[in-house]
Amino acid sequence: MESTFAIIAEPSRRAILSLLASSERSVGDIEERLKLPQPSVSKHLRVLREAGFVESRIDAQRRLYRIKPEPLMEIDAWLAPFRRFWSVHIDALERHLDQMNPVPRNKGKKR
Amino acid sequence: MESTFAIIAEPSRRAILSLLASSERSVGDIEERLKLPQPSVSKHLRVLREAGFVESRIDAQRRLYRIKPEPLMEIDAWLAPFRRFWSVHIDALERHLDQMNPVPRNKGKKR
DNA sequence: CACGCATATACCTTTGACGGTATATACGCT
DNA sequence: AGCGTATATACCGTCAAAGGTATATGCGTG
Repeated sequence: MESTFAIIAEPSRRAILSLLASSERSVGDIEERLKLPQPSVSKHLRVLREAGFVESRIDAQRRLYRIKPEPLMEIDAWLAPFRRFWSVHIDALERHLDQMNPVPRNKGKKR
Repeated sequence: MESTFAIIAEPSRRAILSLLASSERSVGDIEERLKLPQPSVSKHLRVLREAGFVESRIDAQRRLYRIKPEPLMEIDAWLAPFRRFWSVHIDALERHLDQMNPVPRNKGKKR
């Protein structure tokens, strides 16, 4: 499980993260809300913990999990260069500039 | 290849997107810059195109690929609920509030 | 129309993530 | 100590994504 991005490719893991976005939760709590088998929840939480997305604190038999934001911030940062596409304004400008200054045709002189 | 998130789990695909962030590029261009085998580039581009991350335009024998922002916007939107963790300020406040109003201990009455 | 370049696709193999089931560990309470 | 609850881990089978190689398609040019 290499990258940060691979971690959130899993739908159940995203669901868990979204749940934890609102508040700290126990494993059983997550299990119940997401209707997932308990071992599945534990395994996903392990992956999330090892990747730094969550941390747990012990409360008697229960473990309460909460968000650790760093990896999500990393994803947010990766998105930065693309944000200029968000606005239709800038998007339109972009297309226009591309037409003004097209990629030079490679006439097969290389390779 | 279900979700948007699974698409960008692949490092080469992220690299391709990052390349395209700066400008439209041909397959050969991408191949050269990323030192990837050509079929690999074509395959990744296919996945990206089918998922709506890029679109291509024909220029003689070449295909020029460019970013289509929608799926990336979707990811950006998914991140929204987590942004409140970004600032240390709000983060510290959050931890404080959690301590003030802890998750009620489930005393085993259910399940 | 034949050749070369640019790109796409087909096919095969490998690998590792995921789900399921069973079991282990840890803790609290009586 | 013994039982029930809460969570973690081990083990196993499956399946699909990714890489590699070979080949097909499309286009422009001499």
